[in-house]
Amino acid sequence: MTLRMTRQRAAVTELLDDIDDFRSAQQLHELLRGRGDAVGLATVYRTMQALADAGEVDVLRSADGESRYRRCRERGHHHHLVCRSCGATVELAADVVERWARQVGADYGFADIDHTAELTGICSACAARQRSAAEAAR
Amino acid sequence: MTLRMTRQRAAVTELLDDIDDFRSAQQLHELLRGRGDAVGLATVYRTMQALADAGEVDVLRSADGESRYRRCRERGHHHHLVCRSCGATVELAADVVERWARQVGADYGFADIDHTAELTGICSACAARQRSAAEAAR
DNA sequence: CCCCTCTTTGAGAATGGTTCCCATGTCAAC
DNA sequence: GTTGACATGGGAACCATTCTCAAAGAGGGG
Ligand SMILES: [Zn+2]
Ligand SMILES: [Zn+2]
Ligand SMILES: [Zn+2]
Ligand SMILES: [Zn+2]
Repeated sequence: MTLRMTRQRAAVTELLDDIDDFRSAQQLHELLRGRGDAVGLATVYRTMQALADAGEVDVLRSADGESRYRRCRERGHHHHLVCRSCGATVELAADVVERWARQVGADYGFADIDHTAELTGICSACAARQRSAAEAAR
Repeated sequence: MTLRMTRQRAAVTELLDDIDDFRSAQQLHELLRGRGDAVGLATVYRTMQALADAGEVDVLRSADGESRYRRCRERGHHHHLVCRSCGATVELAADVVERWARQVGADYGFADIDHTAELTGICSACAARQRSAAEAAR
């Protein structure tokens, strides 16, 4: 029952301190290897799953079906706005959405409502980069 | 470029007429086989992908990573409320969410905002069924 | 410190949904 | 009909994730 502190788990949580985007288990595995903290891929998967179950990381499924993980500042429930180009991520409190979910559940007689709501877009830095690239090609 | 009408594509679109829940490609394949309309699994995948690209079906990824498809009444953009127990589905117009997405995009300087927002819950029929099952076990 | 026990690890195999390959079938334009 | 581009399907390939199980190691009680 006691979660033991191992070199591997320490390496993963340290890595998460230095990362601000959603990353897949495979990317984390590669990053760990790059730092010299070799950790088995299966262990990365297990650790991220445990952290997700404990609510310490958020999980997002990318379009290609990969799970990506991120340790957010906000521990409680929230949503995300992610740049499709560079991955920059903003954490969002969204009372409007919480109210909408509850209201819709009540309207249709559904109990135990759960919801997901995620935004993607192009951040201003990436938009600027794209504009100047387009100009250079002119 | 021209989409040809084949026996297989006809069988799939006919099947979709008779279904009101989100179903996986494999489930659709099995259902077609059950009707006597044998269609290759690869073809079901290709057809659903094409229909999704054309906006004729909506795609939802279940928790276990399977893509599930549904031909909705509403052709345009909308969201869903799905029963986790029986799969019953309600289509939702959600202006609140659309406004929220636009507003957040503007607030953080993100362009080309896209969003997903899906609700799950237990429909009243399933809730009643669960209540009487719990009572019988008492 | 040293055991002893029980958790954790990791390499490779297994799984399972989805896509690819390509020889063969078939729509539809002329 | 003839023809050629498009579609089909069975099985192999792909790939993220999970499983297996023997070996390593955390950590509490002596
Ligand atoms: Zn960006
Ligand atoms: Zn929320
Ligand atoms: Zn239900
Ligand atoms: Zn919407």
